[in-house]
Amino acid sequence: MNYKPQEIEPKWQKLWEEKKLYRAEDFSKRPKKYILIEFPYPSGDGLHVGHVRSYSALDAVARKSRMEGFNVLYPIGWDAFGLPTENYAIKTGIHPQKVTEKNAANFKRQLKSLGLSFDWSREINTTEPKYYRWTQWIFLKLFEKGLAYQAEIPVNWCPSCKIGLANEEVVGGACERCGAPVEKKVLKQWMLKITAYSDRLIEDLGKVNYLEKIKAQQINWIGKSYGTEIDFKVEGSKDIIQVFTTRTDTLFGVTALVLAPEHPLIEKLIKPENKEEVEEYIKAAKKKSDFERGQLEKEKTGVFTGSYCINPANEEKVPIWVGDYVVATYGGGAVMVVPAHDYRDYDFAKKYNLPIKVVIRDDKLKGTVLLIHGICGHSKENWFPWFKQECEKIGYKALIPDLPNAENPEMKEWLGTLSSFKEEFAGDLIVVGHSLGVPVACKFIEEANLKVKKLILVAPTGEKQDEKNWQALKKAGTDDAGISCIQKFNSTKLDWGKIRRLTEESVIYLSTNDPYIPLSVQENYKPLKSEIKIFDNKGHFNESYGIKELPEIVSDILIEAYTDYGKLVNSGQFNDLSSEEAIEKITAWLEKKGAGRKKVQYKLRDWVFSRQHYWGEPIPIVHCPKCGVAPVPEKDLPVELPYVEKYQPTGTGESPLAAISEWVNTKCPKCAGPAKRETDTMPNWAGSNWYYMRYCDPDNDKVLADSKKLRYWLPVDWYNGGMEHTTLHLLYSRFIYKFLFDIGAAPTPEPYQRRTSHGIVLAEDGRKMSKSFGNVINPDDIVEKYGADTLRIYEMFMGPFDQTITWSAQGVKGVYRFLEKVWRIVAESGENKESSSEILRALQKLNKKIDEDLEATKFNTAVAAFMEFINLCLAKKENVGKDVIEKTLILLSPFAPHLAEELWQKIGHKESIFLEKWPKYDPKLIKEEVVNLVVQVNGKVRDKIEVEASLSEEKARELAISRQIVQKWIGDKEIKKVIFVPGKIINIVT
RNA sequence: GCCCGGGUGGUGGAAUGGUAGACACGCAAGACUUAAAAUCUUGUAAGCGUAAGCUUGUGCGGGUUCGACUCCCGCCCCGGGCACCA
Repeated sequence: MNYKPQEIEPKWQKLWEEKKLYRAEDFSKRPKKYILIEFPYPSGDGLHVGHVRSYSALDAVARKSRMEGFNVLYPIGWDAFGLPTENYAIKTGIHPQKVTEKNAANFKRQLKSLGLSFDWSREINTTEPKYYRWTQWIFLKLFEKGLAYQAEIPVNWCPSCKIGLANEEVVGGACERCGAPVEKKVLKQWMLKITAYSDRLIEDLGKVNYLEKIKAQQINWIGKSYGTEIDFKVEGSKDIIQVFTTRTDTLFGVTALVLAPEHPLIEKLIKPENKEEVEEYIKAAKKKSDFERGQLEKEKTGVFTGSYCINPANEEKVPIWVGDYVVATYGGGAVMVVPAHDYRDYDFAKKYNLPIKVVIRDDKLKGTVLLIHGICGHSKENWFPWFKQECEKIGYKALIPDLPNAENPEMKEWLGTLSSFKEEFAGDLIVVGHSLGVPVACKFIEEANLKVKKLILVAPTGEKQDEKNWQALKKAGTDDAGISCIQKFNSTKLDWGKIRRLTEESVIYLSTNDPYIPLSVQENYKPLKSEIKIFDNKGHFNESYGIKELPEIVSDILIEAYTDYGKLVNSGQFNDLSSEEAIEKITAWLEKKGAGRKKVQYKLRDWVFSRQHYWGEPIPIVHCPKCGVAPVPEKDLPVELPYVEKYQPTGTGESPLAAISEWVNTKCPKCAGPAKRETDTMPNWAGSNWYYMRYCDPDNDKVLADSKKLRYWLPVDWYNGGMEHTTLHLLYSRFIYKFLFDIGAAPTPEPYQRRTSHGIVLAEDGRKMSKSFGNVINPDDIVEKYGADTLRIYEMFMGPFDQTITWSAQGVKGVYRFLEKVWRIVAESGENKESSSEILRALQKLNKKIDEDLEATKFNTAVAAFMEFINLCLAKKENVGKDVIEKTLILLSPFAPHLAEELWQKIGHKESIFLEKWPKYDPKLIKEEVVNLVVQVNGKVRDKIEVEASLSEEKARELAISRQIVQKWIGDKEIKKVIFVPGKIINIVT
């Protein structure tokens, strides 16, 4: 009989279910293991092969754990509230409850056809009142503790879904669901104070075992930063503007303040003469969505309010501006502008001509600029003096060496003169070379082995050439200078790779068509027609400007914002301190003056918890004209969703529930007077925040879950899910769990002991699987064609678990072939065969490999090891005894449960294979007796000798040297050293 | 820009200091077949060579080491997350 998965799989699925093999037992004496996968959203599209990837891998772990003696909880349920179902219902007129039931039934059928060992007796559904009653209960508790509150806030509004969105649901300025651009709308919203848990959400990551990547993402999202809050007094007023900065060391460099358009003090600050302009600006800014504002990253805009404030450090008058590049919801919505040391401030200052004041100097950079002139020294007369001035303005020292007669230049002579400057540049410097100065500068840097930050090369190009100059260049030996050629003036074939390597940061190459640069630089030197090319340190041509003003570009390059730490200058008594020291000292000084204090800021914001939709948990709140906001008493939970015909969003910012007067109108729980129900519902995160707790006690109608049961099962030992949920779902559910811990409803500080994530499964064409591309793989089809076992193993085998991977129809076939081989081996095995020691050893090795790989989520290599073993068995059929077959089937059972069970019974067993004990490998039996000793000569493999594993170094050495091939490679050289790794390698060094 | 990953045959990938390319796909040749499919056997990094064998080879450039895909320094490229967060 051949392997026919279609026949055997349903048979076993039915039997397993009848025998209740996968029931988790509360309070069992066996050690517990809670294995959790993210419960699916039962969409109309059915199960995705991505679900299967996660479920089959963890199913293998669950099955193995049970056989190892663990009391395993591996549950499943439905995260069924949410937009797609509601949208589908709106389109088709079918009630969302019906849609949910139908979809969940389909998912259930599909999951069951895969033979996953879920404990179906604990199935939950977030849309059932008996479940969401407790979701609402959690909300009441949050409200009671002041962690749920209402606020008038501008929310992200999707004009298409007609719904408010959380920041997390806005992707690239568009609605995560429908892709429509998101707008701003001010609505009264329920908020959850997740920010109260910021620190604990970071700190407690130390208590859990998550992938480092996931921890990093969580920390990143919370975005904790330490800094100083500084008070700027508004001139002629008692008002104070508080700004937050992490760069307190740059305080003396402040040249303006910029407030977000939403800043509360703006009204007061606007001077009559600026009124019109400012108000218009603010109006325009408020219209823009966050995304649109973000889009303007390149150009920062703002307006001056007319008011000034006082820098508490130096009592300087500082203008107050309004700019929409300042984020309103972070650090009080006000920033101090330090153009010299922040690139955004720099852009802003450049645009509005604010002064740029350098207060931090790179202590590594000596700040010297070397100006090397060209053939006739025109640049030396024309623009070097101006350039020198510009450099000195910003604190750089500029040197103009007096090079020998330019009429008849000799490279050697020039270099000789330059070498006397060498000593001046202990640190980094900037070199500017003009025409002949280009190759000279390069050669100088190379020969003197200098550290150069930037190299600015000015070379002539163009049609009208000067033959005399060209000859001079040639005579000077430009090729020697490391520049492949300047064959003609209009050719700029320089070896940029080589030149770039001379510098640390960048090469700036200005080419002009006028070699003499004739204009007087003091009167704003302007090349008539020129081009500037900037080569960054990647060796790439970075940008090309049609140039209007050379000097500005040059000065730009030199004083671009220096954002690193360094040494303080122009900062009064704090001069010469390092940035680190200065931050401490200036903060302390401000604190003493009462003008500043240490402050911690977070990027994390409170969580918008209202949705204006029908298909979600109603928020259990009543609004009473007398008593105000009144929570629904616990005994009245759940507040059930009314079953209605119309659930279209109203589009007014109100939920469809608002239209159902018999539901909305109720009595106030406090005064019994007429009152109205809250009509907003909760976001789809609400139900998935705590579902894993409910699995511990799914039918409890007294409490969320029995505390003894929770104490028995929690925390979750291993939680796997999609990478896309590692910030939002994970962070939110940790927050809710911590809150429940605080009120005594949860037993441990963290819910998930271990968290892993699986990569997405892409379609064979490398795109996301999508109906519209027509590239979706339906698990049903694979099960029908190859069986569930093939699908399960293929998804484990396809690649590293955490990596995105593309589907391969051919790959599925390969796994099927493997299972057929297993079938064949068992079918052809005989009772009386004796297993060879080679096979037994291989089996032990396989045992070890599977144990280790399943624990390390290396499912792909576990399967590969299995294939290897089966190939060996096939090659040595006569050495495979019954003992090996039995153990092999047990080892295979977590991967291919149906096949393993079928064959197990075929070889004469009556009980399920899953009641067997998981075998333990014996490390002693793994050791090879005979090994291939690799013989290297000078680290290169030259020979292999089959030897006993225990061979001594001395004997190995003798043996190795005696070999002919080895002799040949040693020749008559002396053996200097021999490295011996027992049982592995011997390396002879000559 | 910042924070994570990653770069290895025709393809997915394996190897975390010791024989690079396990395992699988694909391809080629052969066997079986009237034929095809399926299956089985053999081969399959590149270059030179009839062969034995030699040389080269894990993004690029250096370094450490008897020995480097693996460790260190610098750079390039790709993927993911965050992003005007001061």
